[in-house]
Amino acid sequence: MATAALDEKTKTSARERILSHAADLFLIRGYAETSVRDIARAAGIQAASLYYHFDSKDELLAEVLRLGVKATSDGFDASNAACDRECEGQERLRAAIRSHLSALFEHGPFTSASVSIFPVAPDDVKDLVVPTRDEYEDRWQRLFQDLLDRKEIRSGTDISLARLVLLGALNSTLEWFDVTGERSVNDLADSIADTFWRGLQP
Amino acid sequence: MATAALDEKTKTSARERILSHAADLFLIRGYAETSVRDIARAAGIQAASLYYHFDSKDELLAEVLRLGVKATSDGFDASNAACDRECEGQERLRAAIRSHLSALFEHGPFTSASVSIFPVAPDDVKDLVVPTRDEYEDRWQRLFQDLLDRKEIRSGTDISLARLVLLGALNSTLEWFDVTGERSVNDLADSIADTFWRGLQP
DNA sequence: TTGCCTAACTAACGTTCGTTAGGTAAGTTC
DNA sequence: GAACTTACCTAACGAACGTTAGTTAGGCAA
Repeated sequence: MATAALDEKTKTSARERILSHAADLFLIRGYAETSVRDIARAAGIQAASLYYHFDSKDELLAEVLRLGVKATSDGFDASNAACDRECEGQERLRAAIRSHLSALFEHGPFTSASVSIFPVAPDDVKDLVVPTRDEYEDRWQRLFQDLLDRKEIRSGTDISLARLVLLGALNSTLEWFDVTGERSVNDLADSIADTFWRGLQP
Repeated sequence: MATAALDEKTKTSARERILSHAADLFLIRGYAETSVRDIARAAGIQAASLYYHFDSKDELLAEVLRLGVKATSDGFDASNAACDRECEGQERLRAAIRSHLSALFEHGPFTSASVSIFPVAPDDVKDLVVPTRDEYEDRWQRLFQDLLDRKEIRSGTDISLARLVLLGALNSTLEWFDVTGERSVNDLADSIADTFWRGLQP
């Protein structure tokens, strides 16, 4: 057995290795395009051994997605706690955007996989993840509702639409933002927040 | 053979039937999850016969994606011709947004498949589609540049960022907008245009 | 010491996959 | 009417797939 694999095997539990390599591969290559043998090889075990930890490939995917959404959700809470009610509207929005993008680009493959793989996941898997996902969307919805109640965003705003449009825009950054480039994630977040806050009108 | 299949076979050429059913299935179930046998069955031919019209499954996907982007692009041109330089900035932006959403929801499965499948397509296929895709993005870029030159959007706007964020938001509507619901596509387009134009600030 | 649990292994199952080979019937061209 | 092309067909190939069965080595408890 290769030394690298041996080293890795001793670092973390097999279950964790399976999960993180699965998230990695699902993200890079897609779910159907990744075989359980690929995942097992990356984790340094045999394909069959994977079934000791997970009942099926679908269940493994569901767990990857749940962990990703959960991590994103926790990041939102932490950021919201740091910049809470004493902040003004623009600040709170920016903080939330920062936390979402930070989750996507700075918290490993789980969060990004949960965004990019969820839309193409089998329906059974989606059903397993939807409750966790709804919890996260509720946080955004409550943020917008609170801003609206305090008249810190324009009255009459369709906040459900605004939330969906904003999250769609944020998630799409996965397709084009280069995290190794010059622009930092925080800078990106601020620019997007500014775009949404002030709009395009002169 | 079933009558329905016979009827369908006489309507259009086999190549067209293969393409449109492939787009449909790729969109609903994903690329890897759709087999060439599924496509062939939907088109009313044998799986092997598909290879008379296309060299490989990948090439079929590439053609589906190209057709989708091309249709979206043509829609943009038509809309831009109808509401050209004599319109003011907000109008032109709204028209472009309308044409993009109309392509996604009202022009068959090609356009929507080209948006939702492209990100998870094999790299070889992406390479085949990128030129067509770049052409379309250029149209948006030129629109923004023109608006900026005419000072019809705020000076200092990062128009590349604005374009990416806006297109990301528009494409994400595929994941949540219900085209059979109460709200019309045009109404959705106007609301999104308004959100981007005026921003969230009070 | 015996017996159980954990976490892995090897081997294989049946199915499905994309693709190819080779044939055939119906038109089209010379 | 012979040669060629078009548009399909049936049959099958080898590879890869998710999954299961059965086994084994090590650790811990009684």
